[in-house]
Amino acid sequence: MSIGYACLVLGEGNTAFSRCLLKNATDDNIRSITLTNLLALENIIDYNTKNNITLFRISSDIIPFGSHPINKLNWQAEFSETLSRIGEKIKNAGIRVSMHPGQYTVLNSPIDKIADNAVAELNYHALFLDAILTDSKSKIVLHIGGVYGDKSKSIDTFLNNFYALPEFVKKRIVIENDDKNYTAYDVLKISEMAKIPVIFDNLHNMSNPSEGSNNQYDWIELCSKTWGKTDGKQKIHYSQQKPTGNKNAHSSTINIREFMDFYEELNDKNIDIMLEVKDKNLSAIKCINATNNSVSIGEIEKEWAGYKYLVLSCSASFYNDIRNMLKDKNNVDVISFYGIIERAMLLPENIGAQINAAEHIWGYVSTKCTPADKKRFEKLINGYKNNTVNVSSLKKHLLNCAIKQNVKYLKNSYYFYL
DNA sequence: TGACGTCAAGATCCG
DNA sequence: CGGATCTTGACGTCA
Repeated sequence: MSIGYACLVLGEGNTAFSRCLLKNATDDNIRSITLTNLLALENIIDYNTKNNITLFRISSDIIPFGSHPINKLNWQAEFSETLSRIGEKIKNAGIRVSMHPGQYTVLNSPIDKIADNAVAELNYHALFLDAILTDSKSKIVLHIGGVYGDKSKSIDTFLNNFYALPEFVKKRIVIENDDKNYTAYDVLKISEMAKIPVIFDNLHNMSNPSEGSNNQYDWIELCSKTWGKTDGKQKIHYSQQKPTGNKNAHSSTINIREFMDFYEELNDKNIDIMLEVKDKNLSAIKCINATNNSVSIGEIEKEWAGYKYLVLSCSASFYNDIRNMLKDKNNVDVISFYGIIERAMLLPENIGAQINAAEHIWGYVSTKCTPADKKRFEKLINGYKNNTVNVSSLKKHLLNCAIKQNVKYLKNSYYFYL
């Protein structure tokens, strides 16, 4: 089993993607952004390798306008060396990568131009996965598309357009139940006809449930049968609802207790779980550690190094609870460890705790900083005390100081990114 | 016509 | 000028 995350990394430098607008999409711009993005991807792969993360979704934005006629570059040839170097790293680390064109790639659109664009987009995704030397276990996740007032006709359109795809694209396609049109039942029916593996998405299944009495574990079991030998392990999408607002919005972090309840109910644990969550890699590491019965205290101490200032900035007493918990190195309850961190972050903003944490961090950078940085820190912290400055401004300045002085221990602290 | 979702780029405003 | 904050873009569907 692997647990992974989508597209971007929090708390690690040189992993951010660049983009350009259509009006700026010159060959030179596309070329330089492509290179930036490939090097960012390489850093992400290195990060995943270091953190034992073996499931990852590559952003569709990796090649700017990858399926758009404005991009005339032969990027596969131009960047072949970098692409195959990244591919080798992915293979050596045993990472399974995938891609997922968004809700605007609609293969079954009745408008020819839009369906053609979808074909071009799927081609581009397959070309990219080919260029990094992955096999057919690296999938392209696709929704069925629109309904257009006639679901069975729209399913036929989907099937016809799917059959017409080139083989190198078709072998990578997997289909997913969506949040309003096609239920798990619908998608399985399509899978039966076209032999396409099915990704089950738990949150979509909640907002757009199938008829009948099957629960989500039944659907996962049914979907498992659609994954053949050349497709690799069954993969599902797992996310939790954001407590407030839109019911389809993803939560800021994975609640570990709720995840473990789900995980323990799975009939077959030999399954790949793609998390869809705002804090990305952080939730992936959390779930990987929580499901690893033999996780080392070293891994948890590494996590604590990431979270400690964040927890301190929310509550000194929760901070002390975790410190005490970690003293007994043979008996650390990983679920409780993450549970306290989650509870700390749900507390209302505690000005005293924020000031305490900011001054604590300031202690690491204050002696080597410039007078201007010192002045700015004092201005910001006084402003925060007087309620005229947002805590995020204070954090941003502290991060700038840590980056300038290259204090790695601080730079990677989750305090700055959540 | 605007809401939906995403997230960096671009624009604008402030000191 | 640097920083903070708001708006735009690129995609297609549906009410």
